[in-house]
Parts: sequence; structure tokens; C-alpha cells
Amino acid sequence: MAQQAATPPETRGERKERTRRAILDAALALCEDSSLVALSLRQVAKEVGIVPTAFYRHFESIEALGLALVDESFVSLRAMLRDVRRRDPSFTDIVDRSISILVEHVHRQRSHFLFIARERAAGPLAVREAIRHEIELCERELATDLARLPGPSSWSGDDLRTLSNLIVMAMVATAEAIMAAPPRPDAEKQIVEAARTQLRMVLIGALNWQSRG
Amino acid sequence: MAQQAATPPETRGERKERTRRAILDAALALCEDSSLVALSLRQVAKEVGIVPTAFYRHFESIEALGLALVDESFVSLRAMLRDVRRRDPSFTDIVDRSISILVEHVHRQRSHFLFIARERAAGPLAVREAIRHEIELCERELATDLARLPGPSSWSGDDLRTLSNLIVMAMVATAEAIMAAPPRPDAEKQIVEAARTQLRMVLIGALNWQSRG
DNA sequence: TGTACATCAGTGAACGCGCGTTCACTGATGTAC
DNA sequence: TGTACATCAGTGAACGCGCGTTCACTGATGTAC
Repeated sequence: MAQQAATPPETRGERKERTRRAILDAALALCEDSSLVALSLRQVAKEVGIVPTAFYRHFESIEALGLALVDESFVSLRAMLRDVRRRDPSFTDIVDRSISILVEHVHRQRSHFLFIARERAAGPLAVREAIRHEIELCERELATDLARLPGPSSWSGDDLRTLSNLIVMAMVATAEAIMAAPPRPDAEKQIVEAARTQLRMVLIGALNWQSRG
Repeated sequence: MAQQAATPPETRGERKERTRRAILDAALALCEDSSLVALSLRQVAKEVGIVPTAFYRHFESIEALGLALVDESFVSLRAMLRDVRRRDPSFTDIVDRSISILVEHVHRQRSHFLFIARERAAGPLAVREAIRHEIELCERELATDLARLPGPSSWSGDDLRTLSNLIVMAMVATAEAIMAAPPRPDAEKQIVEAARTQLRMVLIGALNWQSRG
């Protein structure tokens, strides 16, 4: 064999990308129980196993790293939305299925969802704004999805946005509750049950809302 | 005159209390655009105008100071709830009046509400837990208020708690939105209008919920 | 009322430590010929 | 294919700085007699 399988030839670019990933992962893990604003470049470097100055080969600052983590976290969140949207757009079981997809993704990408929930409120200004902007985009998308639902098509654009804001906020709160809950399965079951009730109440309210006004 | 009005005699206890207040105020102001976990004892001392070591005469640590700020902030929040509850317990205008009380209190005690919103997600563990506990108490109180409302008295205890959780979360989100909004009056008006719609939708949903189940 | 002593909020020097950032560097990888 | 040079991810020493915490202290206020 001309090529040794045991030593894959790693290009300079691949090696750099591997370090970059390690930095992102380390930062995500390290700020898990405090916040980006309390995270130091040297902690990250130490965790990754590089010298502090090498950090600058990949990011200009902790804030720039934070913005990259926003992008990455919203890739996870959008994957979840795509999963939800994949189902047939009818009311049948839409609540139960959406929420179980939420739960599944929150567990699978726990650190991304934790990052969004935390830095949304407490991150550096640029990070907070980036997250706010992404969430707004999600609300708009949800609004266009809602517009396609069978049922009252008489909702105004404003009402659609307002409803979709309410739903997104309820889902954010549910995700936060799941992540904060003790790992006992009944604790989570209770949160999920409450989330189902809430989403049903909201939909019933919305259906009875514009149709009467 | 035996007593000079120009120099009020300040006792040692009063002086100490004044410094304590100054520390609380300085901390509230300083962590406004980052978080408690990024706040240093020396920053606070400098802002207050005392030497760093004097801090320890008042608080054991920044975390202990944070817990004091939680107490103080929830005094503000409970004052708001008392204001809401003062009105007659009927559905007439209850939504509009509750939300305008929310807006008024958020502006009046902006730093307390900001503190709760931020540290709820990103504070030291003990602070997060203290805030979570206080919010849970608010939800219970709201649930007992809701139970007294005219209308369907057939809601189960669980449904009441779930409904009240939804309402509290929507109000937290509205408060956050108001504080994050640009100071233009129309931006706020839009948020308030959306909050009204949301709360009405939720109430309509709740009224049509258990009554049909 | 006057005196002697206790209390304790605030001082100031000192400590070892981790911070972000600078700089000149090394040496493996990549490229041009 | 072989050689000479360029690139650049990562190194390591050094800097001045702010950090939390220790300690012995000061001096005004409070209290007991």
C-alpha cells in the first residue's frame, strides 16, 4: 500500500479547523455554569491545551468567539424547527409532536440551548443583539407557518406575529425549565405535560380570538 | 436652639445602613450591563468610595450581596403584584390595567427588573435558585387569585398552576421586551399592544379549555 | 455630668494569582520552480 | 522528483494591572459606671 491508513495525513487547514472546534467546545463547556462575560481567554486556552496567544489565530476576542457560538447554536435550533416543520401541517397532534421534538433537541444539543438561554439575557451586548435578532427571525418563520394552517385565515399580520411571539416565548421557557429541572424523569414529564396544556390553551385562544373579532 | 438643624446626628447604625445601601445601589448599577458573575468586589468598593476590605463589614461575598439584591428586587415585584391585586377581581379591563401597572413598575424599578431578568438565567447558582423560588411563589399566588375569578371554577389545581405559569412567563417576557426596547414611545406601545393581545388570547383559551374538557 | 473602656466601620499595606496583550521566535506544512 | 522559499499555527517570556483576601491599625461612636 502506498498510503498508510494508520496515519491520516492532516492538512494545515484541517488541523486549524480542529483547534477552532476545540476552542468552541471548550468555551461552550466552560461558560456553562457562569456566562461568556465571566469567561477568560486563558481558561479557554488552558482547556484546549494551547498557549493563550494561540487563541488569537482563531478569534479576535472572547466576544467574537461568542458570536460564532451564537451562529452555531442557532444551527441547532433551526435543525429543530426544520424537524417540526417536516410533519404534516394540520392540527392533529401538532402540539404533542412539536413538544416532543423540542424535548429531544434540547437533550441532544443541551449546551447550545443553555448558551442561548443564558447569553440572551446576560451576554455581551453584541451577543445579546445577535440572539435577539435570530429569535426574531424564528418568530417570523413561525408566523408564516401559522398562516398556512387550516382554520381561521382571517388573522391580521400583526396578530400572527403576536401569536408567534407568544408561542416562541412559551417554548423558550419550556426549554429553560427542562434544562433547569432535576434529571428525574417525572420532573421532566410534568414540565412537558404543562407545556402541552399551555400550547393547547394558546391555540384554542387564538382560534377563538380573531374569529370573533 | 439646643439642637443644630444643619448637622443631623447620625448614629453608627444609621451610617452603616447608609453604606450598605450605597453598596447595593452600586452593585445594581455596575452589573447592569454585564452580570453579577462578572462583578468584582473592588469595582463595587471603588464606586461606593470605600476601601475594598470595608466591603466585608457588610457582605461576606459578592454572592451574598447578590442574594440581598434578589430579596430587594422581589420587594419591588411584589409591590407590583399588590397593585394589580388591589383592583376589583373581575374580567372587565383586567388585562389592560394589569399590563399598564406592569409597565409603570418596570419603569419605576427598572434596575430591579433588569436584575431579575438577567440573573435568573446567568447569576451564581444560589442566586438563580433564589430567583426561581421567588417566581414559583408568585405563580402560586397568581393561581389562587385566578381561582377566585368569576368564570369556570372547574379548573383543576394543576391546570391553574399551568395557566399561571404561562401568564407569568408571558409577563416576564413582556418586561424583558420593554427594557430591551429602544426608548422611542411607539416601540413600547407596540410591545404593550402585543402583550394585551397575548394575555387576552391566553384568557380566552383558558376559558374555553376546561369548560369543554 | 465626666471618665474609662469597648465596639466596630473603615484604613492601608501586602500577598500571590490570573488576566489580556506585546513581541520575537520556531518549525512543520505548503508552494513555486 | 528535488530544492529553495513562504506561510502561519503554535510557543514562551514578559509587561503592567486588577483581583480576593490577610492582617494589624485607627479613631469616632457607644456604653457602663
